Order: sequence, then C-alpha cells, then structure tokens
Amino acid sequence: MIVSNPELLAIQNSEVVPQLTLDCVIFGFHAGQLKVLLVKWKGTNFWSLPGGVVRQSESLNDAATRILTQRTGLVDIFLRQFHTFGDSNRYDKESVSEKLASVVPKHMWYDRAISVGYYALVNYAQVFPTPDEMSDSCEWRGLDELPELLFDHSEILKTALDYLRKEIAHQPVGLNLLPLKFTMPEMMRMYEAILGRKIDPRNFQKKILKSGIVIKSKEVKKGTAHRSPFFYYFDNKKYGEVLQSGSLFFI
Amino acid sequence: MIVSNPELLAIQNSEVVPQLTLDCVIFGFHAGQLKVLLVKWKGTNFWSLPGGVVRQSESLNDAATRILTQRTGLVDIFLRQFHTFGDSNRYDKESVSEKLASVVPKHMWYDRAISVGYYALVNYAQVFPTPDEMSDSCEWRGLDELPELLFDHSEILKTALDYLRKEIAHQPVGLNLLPLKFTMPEMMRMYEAILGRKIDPRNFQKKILKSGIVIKSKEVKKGTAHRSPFFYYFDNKKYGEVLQSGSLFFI
DNA sequence: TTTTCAATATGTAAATTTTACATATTGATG
DNA sequence: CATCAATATGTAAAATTTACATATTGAAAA
Repeated sequence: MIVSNPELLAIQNSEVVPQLTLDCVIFGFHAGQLKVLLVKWKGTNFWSLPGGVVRQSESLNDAATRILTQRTGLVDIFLRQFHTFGDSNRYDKESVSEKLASVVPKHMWYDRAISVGYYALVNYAQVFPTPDEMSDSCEWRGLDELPELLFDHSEILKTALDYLRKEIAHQPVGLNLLPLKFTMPEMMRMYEAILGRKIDPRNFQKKILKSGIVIKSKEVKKGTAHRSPFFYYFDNKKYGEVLQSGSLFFI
Repeated sequence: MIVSNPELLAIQNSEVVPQLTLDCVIFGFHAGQLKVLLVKWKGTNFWSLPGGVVRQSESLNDAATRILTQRTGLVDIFLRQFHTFGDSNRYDKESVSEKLASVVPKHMWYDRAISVGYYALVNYAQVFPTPDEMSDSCEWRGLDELPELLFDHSEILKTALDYLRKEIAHQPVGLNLLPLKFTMPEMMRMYEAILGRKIDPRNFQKKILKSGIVIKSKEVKKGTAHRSPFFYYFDNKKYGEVLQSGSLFFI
C-alpha cells in the first residue's frame, strides 16, 4: 500500500511512528491437551507465533482474520483482541535480527514494533496448518512442549492464556474448540486443559447442564474401552445468549 | 523523532503503516458523580478525550503516563490499557477534518489511525486540568452531562466504562479515586457511580470490611448534617494484596 | 430549648451457590 | 466369563449472597 497523498509522506518522514504488527495465539484442543499453532522461520530452527504487519487499509480484526485464515484454512474463527504490547524493549532486536539474518535482511528491522495480540479458539481437527512466506513449517505444540519462542512471544502466549482463563470464567467456551458432537468428559478435559487444574466431574456436569448451553443426545460414543459416554451438542441459541450476557457461568 | 537509518525510510515509504495514537479516559469522582476529563479543541466548540501520538522511542505505558501527567499534573497514576481501536472506519475523517480545520491542516490527517485506549483513575481534588497545544480548555464532565465527542471517542469512553465495571468486580478500586480519608457512604457512592446502580449499604459495608482493604478510624466526619459518619482509610498492604490476587472481591 | 428531619450505623434469616465426596454401571479386553 | 477402567450419577454441608428495618445522631428549624 502506497501513500496516496504526498503531503502525508512528508509527515510520515518527519515523525516516524512505530511499526504496527499483530500476533495470534491460536488455541486448539487435541488428545486432552491445549495446543498452540506455531511457525518455524525459514531455514532456521527458531519458532514464533503466527503474525504479520497490519496493513494501511485493513482493520485490526481484518488483519487478525487474514492471518488466522492463512495459517489454518478456516473462516469464521472465534477470535478476540486481548492486549497490545508496546514496551520499548519488548525483545532484544539485535539477537532476533541475528537469528533471522538468513530470512530477513537486517535493515528490515524497525527501531521498534508494537504488536496487537489476538487469541483464537479453533477446532483442531479442521485446521490445515500452513506456513507463510517467512516460515517453512507451521505446527501444533502442546503447552508443555513449547520450544523457545522468538521476540517476546513466550510472554504474549502466557498473557493470552491468562486472558483466556479469565474470560472462560464468565463466558462459555467450547463451541469453537470442540467438534460438533462431544462427550462430557471430553468437554471437561478441555476445561481442565485450559484452566490447568482438575475439575470434579459431578460438579462440572451440573453447572454445564444448568447453564443450558449443551443438549444431551441419546447417542453414545462407541468404541471407547469401558462404559460408553453420551454425546452432547451445543444449543447454539442458548450458547449465544450466555456468551452475550457474559454472566451466569463459572467453573 | 527522525528515522536514523535511510533504509528504514525506504521501507516506511513503500509500506505505510497506520498512525498510532493513544487516548485516555481519565475518571475522577466528585459530588457523588463519576467524571471524565475532556479537552476542547482550540477555537472550536468540539470536545474529545485527551490523547496524542505514540512516539517512536516511548513505550505505550510511557506515552499514556506522559499524556496523563500533562493533563492532570499528577504523577504515579493508576492506569490500565483496555483495548486498541482499529476499525478501518472508526470515524468520519472528512467530518472531523472539517470541524478541526482551524486547528489542524487537512493534510495532517492520516488515512487512518489506530488508537490504544487507556483508562485512569485519579483523585479529583488533586487534579489541575491543563489543556494541551491543540486545546484551549480541559474540564471535568459528569457521565450524564457529556458533550458530543469527536472521532469515535464516545465509543471509546463507553468501552472504557465497560472494562472498568468488569474489573472492579474482581479488583478493589478507590485507592486512586478517593481522598486519603473517606466515609463508608462516600465509598459506596463511588461504587454506585461506577456501576450505575444502587447498592445496599449493609451488604456493601460487610463485603468491604471482610475484604480487609479498609480500616475504620475512630475519627468521624464533622459538619455533615445529621449523624456523623466514621472516617475510613485504606490498608495499603492488604489493598495491594487483593489487587494482586485479583480474587476475593465482588460487589 | 425543643422538635423535626434526614442521613448514618448496624444484624439476622432465607435463598442461593459452591464444594465435597463414593459407588454402581458398562463395554472392551484378555 | 472375569477383569479392568472409564463413565454416570445425587446428596449433604459449607460458604456466599441477598433481602430487609430500625435506632442513633447532629444540624437546622421552630
């Protein structure tokens, strides 16, 4: 995108503003574990969150949606802005520019960048992880098997998880992380993975059912060893209401 | 701040990034009312929130602190980032540039600006509202006597209030909004002003005292018509602990 | 001086919510 | 057919939240 107005250009040159980027913490749930989608920078062994520059004409939400769709192949993603990271020394620019010297010429690094953080909740099974032009790999990683991340992305990831944990205390989650049909233990394990602690199955079921966001189907999941659990599915209308109201939810 | 590196300049020209600004919603409490500090643009009758451009070398928090200190004369202000506003059409640029034509030359308006929103809680009595170079007036306004605001500042103000309301459900407020000594009814009215609803005085007192954040002094406030209320003051240590833990608080 | 007035101080019972806790069922496996 | 382990399920205690009314007091008015 080129500046349309030559006078704008003059201003831009005289008062440089920080570069604006956007980073996405994409959460998925699989095998009882909360996972995050990471990219590995081309020709290196360095990982980071997927992200990119916010373009002149797009809104922040558009930029986040664009990045998310490109990395996952999904449209209609649940995403939420959680924090903008703007410390002067968010990370060691020298160190990063050295590590990524083979991918990004040194002169491409801005004096500083400010990054808007978004987190997304996606259905793991539907995602096709897709690297971007800067990366040669895009993969899920469990929260307890995270590599060291470039920039301040470890911090951003941690902050995203903090926000997610806070928000699920008031809002339902799961519509975006779980498949269409799921069992109560699956849903519970999702909450356990997010909250990082054990939940009592009786109390959990009581609260979820009381909230009305899920409906019990008559079908059971076959093929599991031991007793077959019932399938549940979301009551989208009720789910939306509870999501809207923000109240009446607590695990 | 001038670009140090000529190559950076080239990049900056080829891929223009949005202008980054910062707006502050400064809350004060006076006469039983929640107030917001507004500025009136020079030679006009148009009002907005205090704000400014984020400079190249300063962190977002530094920028917010700078703006807050300049408008209020206070240092050590409680402030919190709550949201970054980045819609493509946050406001009608044409309309604003016309309204402010006498203050800001038209060519100064960026194609778009993204604004980081901060809110602050300050002690009304200690504030010396000070206009900036763009404004000829800086004044407190009650929430129910707000003028129409420029840009999308009405929206930003509303969002700030939403965040504040959510956050005071988990964190104590008051240390920053109230004077050193205050009465229980004063504190309650502050909560009522923020929450926009009546609170039962008996239940309120019970919860506040149980949380341990305030200490009852033996002194009463004289000169009020009718029965004299006791003064209370904050237990800073306990207050900090509760603020930190984020839990154990609800009105 | 006395009376009036209105804001302040204060406690208890009911309702609701949260927490703690254990066993019978069942489907696959061997 | 026996074993195993995950699933399904209810109740009682504890904690929290809500609802609610009256005596006190200092200033102001009579």
